[in-house]
Amino acid sequence: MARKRTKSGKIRLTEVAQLAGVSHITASRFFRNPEALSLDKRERVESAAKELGYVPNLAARALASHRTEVIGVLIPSLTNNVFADVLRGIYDASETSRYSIQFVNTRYSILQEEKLLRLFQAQMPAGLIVTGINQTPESRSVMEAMNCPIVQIMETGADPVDMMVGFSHYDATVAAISHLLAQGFRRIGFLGARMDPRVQRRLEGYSNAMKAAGLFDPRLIITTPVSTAVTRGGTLFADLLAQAPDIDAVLCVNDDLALGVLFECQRRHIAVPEQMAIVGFNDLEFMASTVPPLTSVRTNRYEMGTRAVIMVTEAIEGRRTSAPVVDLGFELMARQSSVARGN
Amino acid sequence: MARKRTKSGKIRLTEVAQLAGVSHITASRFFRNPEALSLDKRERVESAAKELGYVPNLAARALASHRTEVIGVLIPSLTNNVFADVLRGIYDASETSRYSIQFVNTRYSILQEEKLLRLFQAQMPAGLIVTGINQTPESRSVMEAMNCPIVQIMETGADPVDMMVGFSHYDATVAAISHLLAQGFRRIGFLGARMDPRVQRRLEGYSNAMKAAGLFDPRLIITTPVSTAVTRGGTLFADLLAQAPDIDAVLCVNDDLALGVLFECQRRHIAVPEQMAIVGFNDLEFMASTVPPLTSVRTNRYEMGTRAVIMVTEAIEGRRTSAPVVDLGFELMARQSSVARGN
DNA sequence: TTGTACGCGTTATCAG
DNA sequence: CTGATAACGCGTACAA
Repeated sequence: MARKRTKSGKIRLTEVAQLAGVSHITASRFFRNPEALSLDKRERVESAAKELGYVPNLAARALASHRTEVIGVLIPSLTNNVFADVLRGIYDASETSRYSIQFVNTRYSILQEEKLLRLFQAQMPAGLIVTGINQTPESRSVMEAMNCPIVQIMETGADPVDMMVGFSHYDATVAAISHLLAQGFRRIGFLGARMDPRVQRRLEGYSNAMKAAGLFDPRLIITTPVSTAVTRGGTLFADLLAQAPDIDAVLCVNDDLALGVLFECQRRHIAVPEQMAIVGFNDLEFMASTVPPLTSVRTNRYEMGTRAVIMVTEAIEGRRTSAPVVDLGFELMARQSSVARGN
Repeated sequence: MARKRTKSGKIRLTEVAQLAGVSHITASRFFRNPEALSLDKRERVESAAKELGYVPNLAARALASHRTEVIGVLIPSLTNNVFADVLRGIYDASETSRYSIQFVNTRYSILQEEKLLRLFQAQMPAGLIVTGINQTPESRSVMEAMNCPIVQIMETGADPVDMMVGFSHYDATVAAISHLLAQGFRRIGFLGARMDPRVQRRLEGYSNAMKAAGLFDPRLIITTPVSTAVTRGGTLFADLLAQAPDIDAVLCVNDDLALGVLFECQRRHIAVPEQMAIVGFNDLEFMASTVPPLTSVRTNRYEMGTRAVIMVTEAIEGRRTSAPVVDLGFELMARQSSVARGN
């Protein structure tokens, strides 16, 4: 009974090898390193595999080789457009590589992150991409124990677990405030939702920049831990106006909030930017098409994803070309919503 | 040398068992079915595992058991907010289950889908969630060969591979047109981008509804295969106006386009809804906060994701409670952007 | 309730 | 360039 089938009806390497008239190990080599085979056998194995519809068993492969071709990705949110862009970059970049992506959602919880990290540990991923730099000590030790390349994304900072690609949220926010100050605005409000670590750093940037200008006033700040949304931008802005009716500008920690503020201004017949300047953060696609166009800080989210994948994959293959910490920077996209008063 | 380590330095089940003073199979049972152990051994294994920091090897588990606890998910896009919501539902629902999600991006290509389906085949997923009903014949046979529960999402239709959860894009669009007609609009334009199968069905719904009303005119239709965006809404609307200057309403295949149309109207000082009614599709969060609020067709994207997960997981465990095809319906959210002329 | 024997499909190692 | 042999770590089936 040559070529007996496995219980599940699946074709194994052995069956392919038998049909090709080679040993199973030769067939195995064909899939990992075809060049190592003589042309003759290479063709025989190839056609045998095709004829039988052979599908390699990834579990067996992982068990025997102690590795997988999976890059684990931990990201805190799916709702947030920012992460959607990063993920898109990650998935796009992964397509030109041999690795596949295993993405999990930490829901902004570092405990959930820790749990998922352990789950990844059980899977022996080839590499890891994690969001931010605020992991628990336990998470850090799990990561260090995993001995695979790891890239932290979204931020830059000291003491990377391994590699990093991001930008300084602090600096980006300072740049936005400097812009508003340069345009002559003085009572600049701050609107923040979903106060994750990166948003916190933006708040710090805002606070310090305002203090440096001698303009800091806690009443100019409105934040909420709840998630962000366009509608929320309107309600938070209403709160801010109630608290500080004399504001002449508002910096929003993201573009959804900024859009909500714009609509709220339209509703209240507050002229933008004549009576109220608006600045967002991230520069989502729609910011350039609003009326008036909204100023924002462009962040390189998509590229962050692609770079992260490139960095891990290169590291997996033993050649680390870039510096361990890559700063992708940002760019202030000054638009009409923040032009100087009287212009 | 009791308790010898594996080469990779990882702790195995055997080590845990030795420390607990039981056989490895008892330790194995502890992880799969703790109730089957005596209390005594259960505790011994538990503490041994904790002490050693045991991490189960998923590959070995999958190889030995011929199954995994992974649900594969194929979705065409990450950029599209619609899918972000579906994915969120999927991930949220998966958290209360034992299964983890393996998501891949088909990029609106049924060939890519076919390839990814084969890749999943190699992984023996416990279940599958695929988008839409327009798979290639090859994809269908791969799916049928995988003998795991499969849910097609986003649409309803005849001939499910296994199960389905979605709604009728055709009916939803007909409802939107009926609404506009009821409000007295007659020259209703259609704006479509990224003409995927579901958008095509919306176009059919539009065309038939307009024909039924004796109002169909090909010049009222503008479509483009390129991807959707707020900015694109503005440019497509400009094209539509050039082609049919007398339109009094416009139906957009999604909310991003509708938002772009609204901004273009603001730019051109076209009063909404007095001179131009606008209706979107999906009812994203921001539709209620624009000025004026935009009418849209609410679709149950998040629930689609959660239901899909529930349906696969129940099927995996052998109890199929719901009908094989679930229609989640839709709801017309009539807002100010489409109120009758003169109201 | 617990344990024994064996197999899962592949790759690593080393010899030829 | 090719092949034999021995893992890889765990679960299944059955026996005790």
